[in-house]
Parts: sequence; structure tokens; C-alpha cells
Amino acid sequence: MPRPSKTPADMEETVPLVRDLKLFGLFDTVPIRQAYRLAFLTNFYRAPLLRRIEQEHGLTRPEWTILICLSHQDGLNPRDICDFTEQPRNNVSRGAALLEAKGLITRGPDPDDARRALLHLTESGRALYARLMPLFQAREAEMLAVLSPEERAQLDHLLTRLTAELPVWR
Amino acid sequence: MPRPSKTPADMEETVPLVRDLKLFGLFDTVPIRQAYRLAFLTNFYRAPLLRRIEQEHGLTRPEWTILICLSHQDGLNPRDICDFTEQPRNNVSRGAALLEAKGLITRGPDPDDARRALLHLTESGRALYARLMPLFQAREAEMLAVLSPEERAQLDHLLTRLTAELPVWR
DNA sequence: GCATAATCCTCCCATATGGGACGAATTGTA
DNA sequence: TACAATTCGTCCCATATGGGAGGATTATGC
Repeated sequence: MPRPSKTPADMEETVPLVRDLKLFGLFDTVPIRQAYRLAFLTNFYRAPLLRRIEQEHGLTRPEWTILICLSHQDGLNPRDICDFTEQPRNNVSRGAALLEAKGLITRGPDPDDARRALLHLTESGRALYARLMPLFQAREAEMLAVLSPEERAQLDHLLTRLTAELPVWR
Repeated sequence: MPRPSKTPADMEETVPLVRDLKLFGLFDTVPIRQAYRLAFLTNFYRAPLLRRIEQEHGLTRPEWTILICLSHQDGLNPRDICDFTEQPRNNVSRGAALLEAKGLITRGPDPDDARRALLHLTESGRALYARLMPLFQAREAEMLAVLSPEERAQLDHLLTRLTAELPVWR
């Protein structure tokens, strides 16, 4: 009997899952169960998308970070972004310079403090954010698809509690 | 009334919390609520420790990753580690070479496939792992301290489900 | 069995990233 | 007001990181 060509069902079966990997048992034996899984999920979720927008759009990670922050609240200064994202100052400084060179943000003076600069999204910046964010939303949906609505609510509650109480470590 | 010098209690009060930051509201308005918080927590948890062991012990991130994997299961080959950690191959290759140069691992031939090398922890490697891992455990405990035992069990359950079903994206 | 393709790891190189120092500006103190 | 101390953003530089090529080994197809 000749071997039939692969059907779509066969293709799906061959997608390996993490639990099939030799190292899957590490999740249970590592002394930092929760922290390791958090980091694993974050890496799984974020790394491929960040690499993609870096290659396809020439957008570096700090640049994307700044876009997210400004989309939430326009007119921030770099320090606000450093405090929240815990990125080094030169990182945000570079990101802002690159975004400005691309016409995605503008930098204006801060009337309250001449040392600072206020960052503002341009229309192009807003448009790029609107084009890229759906990629992250879709991947989040994939990642959470395995959870029931109740479990998703639980997760939301837990993450809310965890993030609200964190101290800022400088 | 002369201003008294700061008491320890005052010092604690002045530690800023994330929820006091100007950008805290982003947690609610960002379109990727869960994913953003996961990434935020991971960054908060991991980044300071990784920078510390990089400065104090000259241990780079891939090196630490390899130590964790080998502590779970000795005699892995680089490919196993790449598959599980989604790190590029050259990264793991470099990390293994550095660890070998420091006498923390040894690299032996794989009898099944001469292209591969089997990585083994040395006593020094095991000792370094035993010295560093408690730092990560302590920080995990700090991060999770705000949760009740029930909530911690919930979190463990949710993370187990999320990680078990993930596909491996190559 | 042999040629071709695929896989494994390493090396080279461009770039992203983080630490430290600097000038400008503000705040605190006498 | 003067003057020190702090803070802000940027620049310089060393290093970590990731893509791609290449030699060696194994798997695949005829």
C-alpha cells in the first residue's frame, strides 16, 4: 500500500507540545515552580513576536515598549517609562530617539522641568500601534485558549493581586 | 518641633509600590491584560537576579539556564535545552563552552549521534547551582507572599494547565 | 549502496543591551 | 542669594544576543 501524502490532520498531530519534550518534567522538579512557569510562559508568548516586529518593522523592544506606554497615556516623560518598565534610562532614551527619527513620536519640552522631555505619539505612531497590537492580542488568545472562562477569571484576579502589591526596586 | 530622623517604619513607608506609579493604570487599559501582567511579573522577578549573578559570578543568562536544565537531568545534549528554552543554538553553544571553561560542566560524546555532545554537571557546577538557586527561591517567595494558600494553589493549577498545552514553535 | 537532503554544533559578524560618566537643570541648605 | 547635592537625559564603550554560513555527521530516497 503506497504511503498517502500527509493530510491536514496528520500535520496537526505532528506539532509537538511542550509536554512531549524531554525536559518537561523540569516544571515539577525545579525549586521555583511558579516563577519558572511564569518566565516560561512570558518567553513563549513574547519572544517570537518581538523578533518578528524587529525584523519586519525594524522596531526594537524598547521602541515597542514606549509605544505601548504612550498609547495608554500620551505626554509621558522618559522617566515615567523607566519607572514602570524597569528599563535602564539609556535604553528608553535610545528608543525615543529612534521613534522620533521615524516620525512615530515627537519630543517636546516639559514646562515644569526643563531637564525632561515630553513624548507624544504621532498619527503614524498610533497607526503602527494599531497594526501591531492585534498580533499580541491574537497570541494571548491562543495562549489562554486552554483555560475555561472561570479559570481565566481566576487568572485575572491572581495577576491583579500580584502586580498591585509589587514594590518598585530601583 | 524638630523633624525626627527617619525610623525604620518611615523607611518602609517610603518604598514605592507599582500601584503608585503614573503608569499603573496601563494594566487595565492595555488590550493584553494577562499577557502584559505575566511579562511584567517575569521581568520584575527575574531581571534583577540575572543582572546580579552576571556581575557577582560572571554567569551569563544562557549559562544559568543550562545549569538549571542539567540540575534537573544530567547528560542532556544542547538540542534538548534549545527545544525547551527556545534559545538559539549558538547561545546554548556559547553558554556550554563558557561553563566548560569554568569547570562547571563537562562535554562528552554522544554514543548515539556523533554530532551531539552530552553535557554533564561537575561538582563545582552542582555547588554553584546550590548556592544561587536559593536567591531565586527567596524572591519567588517575596513575589507570592501577597497570595493566600488557596490563591497559591489556584495559581499553581492555572500555570500547570497553561504550560502543559503549549505547542513548540520552531 | 550512493547521492542528496536534513540535522547538529560552532564560528563570524552585526546589533541590542546595560553600566558608567558627563553636562544641563533643579532642588535643598545655609 | 550662593553653593552643594540630586536628578534628568544622553553619549561612550564593553558585552550579551541572534542571524546566517559552514564543516561534520546522520537520515532519506532511488
